[in-house]
Amino acid sequence: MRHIRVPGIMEVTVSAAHSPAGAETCDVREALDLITDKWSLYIISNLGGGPRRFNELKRVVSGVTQRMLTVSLRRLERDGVIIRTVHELMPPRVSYRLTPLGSSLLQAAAPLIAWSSSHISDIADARASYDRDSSRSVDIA
Amino acid sequence: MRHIRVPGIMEVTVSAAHSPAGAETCDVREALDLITDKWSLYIISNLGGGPRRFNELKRVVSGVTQRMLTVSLRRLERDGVIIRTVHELMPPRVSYRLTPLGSSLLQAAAPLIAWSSSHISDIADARASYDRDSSRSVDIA
DNA sequence: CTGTATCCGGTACGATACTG
DNA sequence: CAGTATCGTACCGGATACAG
Repeated sequence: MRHIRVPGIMEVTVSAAHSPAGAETCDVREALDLITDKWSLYIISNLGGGPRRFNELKRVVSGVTQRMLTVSLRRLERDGVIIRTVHELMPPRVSYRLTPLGSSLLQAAAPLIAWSSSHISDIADARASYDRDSSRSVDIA
Repeated sequence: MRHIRVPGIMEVTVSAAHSPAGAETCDVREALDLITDKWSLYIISNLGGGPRRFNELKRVVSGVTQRMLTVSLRRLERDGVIIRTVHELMPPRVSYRLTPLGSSLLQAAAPLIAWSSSHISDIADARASYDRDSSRSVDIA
């Protein structure tokens, strides 16, 4: 494994040790940006069940527009996460599937996805609580 | 655990079973949006090592502006992920720490963070390769 | 030290129309 | 079916100045 540049970011995986060094340039963002857009995580998770065609994805990734699906798929392809395969048929048929890199990404993202789905109500409650008290009730030490 | 609305999104955690149902409204996004902004994940990961003060975070989260740090912290506080504590001192001292919910989020995100840092070069290679061949060499079945 | 207020630009995203 | 092209906009995030 490569050396990590961002202090604190690896504390998670190793332990809770305090990182003494100052922050330098941040390489990790390059990879993290991969999934900090609106659709990538949903597309990837849907490809986890096997190859999908364009319109299959369009149907199952609720709310995505044709344009954004195309843009997202192109980007994921460029990043080596998915493979685009054109079947020479009429009507045209294009399928997308995860690369090994993509599969490993999906596995890594799975806990976060699971967390999200199981803590939706916690977050909603926290927001409601925050907005209700919105004004005072700050935590004073 | 609650029932999941987005087909495919849970295929990951359970198995690779194909989901038959169509897509409905997407609740998971609500929670996932928590970390699809530019700074939250970095802030949270830095708070994994214990409470931090405002300027500590500002130093260690490289590149963040004062404004965005404030905005991000407020949002995370509203979502119940962190707690803001004001110490009545002069000069003022404010510290931030993870809530139990925040800790669980960090744990869930840890694999993804680790994946990102260990696959930076893979992604860079894929991009270089994609850009080099940019024009044909499509995958024909 | 820990913020808030204001301005402002880039771009992510959506809507719509058109194409091989 | 699987896209492209074009246009419009909301908003994220940076820069800067100011404040308790």
